[in-house]
Amino acid sequence: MRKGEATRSTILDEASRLASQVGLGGLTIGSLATQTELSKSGLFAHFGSKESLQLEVIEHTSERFTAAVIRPALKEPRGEPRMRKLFELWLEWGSVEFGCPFISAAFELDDQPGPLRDRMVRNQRDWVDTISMIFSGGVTEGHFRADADPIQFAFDIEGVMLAFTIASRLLGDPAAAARATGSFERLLAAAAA
Amino acid sequence: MRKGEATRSTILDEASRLASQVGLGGLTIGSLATQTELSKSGLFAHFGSKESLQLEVIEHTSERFTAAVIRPALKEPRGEPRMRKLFELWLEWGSVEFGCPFISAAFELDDQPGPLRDRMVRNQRDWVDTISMIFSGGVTEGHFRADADPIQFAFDIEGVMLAFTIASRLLGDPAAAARATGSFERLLAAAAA
DNA sequence: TCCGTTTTAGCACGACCGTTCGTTACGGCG
DNA sequence: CGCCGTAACGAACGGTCGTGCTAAAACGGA
Repeated sequence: MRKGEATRSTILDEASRLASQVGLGGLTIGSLATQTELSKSGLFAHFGSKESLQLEVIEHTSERFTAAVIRPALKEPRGEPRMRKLFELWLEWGSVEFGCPFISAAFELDDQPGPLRDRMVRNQRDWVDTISMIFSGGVTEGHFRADADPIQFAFDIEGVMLAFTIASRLLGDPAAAARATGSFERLLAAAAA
Repeated sequence: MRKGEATRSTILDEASRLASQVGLGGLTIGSLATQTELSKSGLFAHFGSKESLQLEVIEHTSERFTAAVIRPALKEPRGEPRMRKLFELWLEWGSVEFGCPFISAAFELDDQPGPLRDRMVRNQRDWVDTISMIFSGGVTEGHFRADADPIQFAFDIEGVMLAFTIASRLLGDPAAAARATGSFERLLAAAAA
């Protein structure tokens, strides 16, 4: 029982890493089994189907994201400091070895109906909510203009992160992080009260 | 000879459409053959390998993009009008039935070395160049501030387009285009001389 | 109309896909 | 010690993948 949970988690970690490279659809039970040094059938038994494996990968990664980005940011004082921390951690999250698994998944699934897409939509909605609520907190604190649109702000910094990913991962631009931070600062300044 | 070129083009059109949905890696010769009403081997004979098929899909789509977005924009007067037109056409290009095949490909390939990735990098570099050169034209015309960074501008509107894609295709936000246009206008205003 | 050159189909291949099944090794509890 | 549920394995399944090979069909210029 305990043992099972552990291997399961190992599998999902590896799967998340693999999915960042080849996409959720590119995930293969065979290759995943090889990488985790399990037999195909042994690994398969943990999930019952490929789709639930993929679903659990999303779930698992989502929890890691919450733990690495959202939760620590919420420990910062409300308003601008919290928003800054959120962006900083997000940038770090997107800078690790294989990048953010959600980004590729989002673009991969946006035209493929099904439970996977549904889950990603929910994820993305939650994420936009998180950003805009943190922004609203900043309005309450008097850091940001009351007439600013929190959802538009979320839209804009989402764009910055996506552009960062392209610049950094595809183009290999060493200035990518600096560009992203610059854009973020300009957005903050434009929203400042 | 004539006939071959025609079917080839038909195949590539369909492949481009398919790749927008399932990604370049999700492309399958079998399904592509079914959709184009050709035999697997008949279709295969046109390309010789899956990888060159994928490469030609990128090439083909790139030409369509140039014809639909870049070339018409270049007919506008230099500077701000040209930049506006570029963004407007880009937004249209990304709004068609199955979205921009490049965006999913960019995120799909960013961690998979090989000729496909190389081709996408070149594409992306060219695109950033195009945007920043049009921006520079605007500086020359006196529309944009001389101290503005054209590459940073390209970075920013790239981000806007990517955020638009997520909002529109994944979240189904009907306000996505309006948000994108708003962000673009703000970027223009910030760069205005 | 005929001939040479594309262009397409048919068939087969080995590899790998996701999945199922029966069986074996392991670990905690009586 | 033996028991039993969990965990992992190996072999095999039907199916599809990308890719060759060969022959038929369709085309286009003479």
